[in-house]
Amino acid sequence: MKIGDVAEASGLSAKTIRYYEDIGLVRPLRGENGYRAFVETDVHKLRFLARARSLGFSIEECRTLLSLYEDRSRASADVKALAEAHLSRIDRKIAELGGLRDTLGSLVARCQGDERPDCPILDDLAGPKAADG
Amino acid sequence: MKIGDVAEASGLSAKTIRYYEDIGLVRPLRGENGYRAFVETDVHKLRFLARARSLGFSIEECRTLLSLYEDRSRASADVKALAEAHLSRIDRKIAELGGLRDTLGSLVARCQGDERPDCPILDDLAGPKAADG
DNA sequence: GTAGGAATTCCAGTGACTGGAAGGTCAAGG
DNA sequence: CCTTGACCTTCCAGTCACTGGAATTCCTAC
Repeated sequence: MKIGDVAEASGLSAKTIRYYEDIGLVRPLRGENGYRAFVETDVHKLRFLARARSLGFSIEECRTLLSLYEDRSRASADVKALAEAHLSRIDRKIAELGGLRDTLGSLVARCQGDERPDCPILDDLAGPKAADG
Repeated sequence: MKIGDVAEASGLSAKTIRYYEDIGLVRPLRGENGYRAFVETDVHKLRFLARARSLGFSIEECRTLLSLYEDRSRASADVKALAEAHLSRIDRKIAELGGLRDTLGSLVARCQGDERPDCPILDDLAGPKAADG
C-alpha cells in the first residue's frame, strides 16, 4: 500500500504519517521507486495511533502505549496507570477551563455590549482602580 | 524601573517581558546603559496583559483588547464580542474534554489494572477485532 | 581590582504537526 | 514518444507563546 491509501485507511494525513515515520513510530518498507510500502500491521499501528491521539494522549504516551500493546507480557496495570495519569490531567484541565468560564462569563454578563465605552471586562483586566478614602 | 522590578510587579518573567517588547506589545524607553527603562503605564499594560493571558486570551486577542482599552471611544460591544468568542471556545473545549473523560474513564474503569495482560484500554485503541460469523 | 548579580543580545528548542517548493514516478491518452 | 495529471519524494519554514542557555556588558559593594 502507498501512503495515500494508508492515509485514507487510517484517517491520518500523509504528512502526519511521514512525520510518524520520522520520529520512529512506524517503519514502513520502501519499494524500488523509493515509495513507502505499507503492510497491514503498519496500517493497524497507525489506526491505533490515530485513536490514541484522538483520546488526547501525547506522542510519547502513544509510543509507550504502542510498545505495551506489542508486549504480550505487559501488565494491564501499566496501561491503566498511564490512562489514569492522562485522565487526571484532563480533569485538571476541565477544572481550569471551568474556572475561566465562570470568571469570564460573569464579566461578559455584566457588560452592556452597546456603543458606549464603559466595560466591566476591560475594568477587570485593568486591575483595581485607586479610589479615594 | 528595570526589567527585574517590572517582572516582580507584573508577575511576568523578564524573558516574557522582553518577548512582549519583541512583538510590539510594550515599548519601554532605554537608558544610557542600554537597559530598558519602564514607566508606570508600561507596568500597568503588562499587568493588563498578564491578567488577559491568564484568562486564556491569545496574544493577538490581548493586543486587540489592549488597543480597545486605550481607545476611549471604543464600543463595549466590541470587547464583549471578543470575550464571547473566547467564552464559546472555552465551552467547546470543555465539552470536548468532557467527552474524552467519559470515554477514557469508562475504559479505565473496565481495566483490571493487575499483572495480567488483558486490557480493555488497549483493546479499544486496537479497534474492532474481526470475529467469526 | 574583583566578585556577584542583573542586564543585554542572539540562537535553539518545545509539540505535533502543516504548508509549500522542487523534483521523481507512474498510468492513461493522443 | 510525449504530455498531462495525480501521486510520491525530500527538505525547509512556520505555527504559539514562550523558555533555556551562551556570551557579553553593566553596576554595586567590598
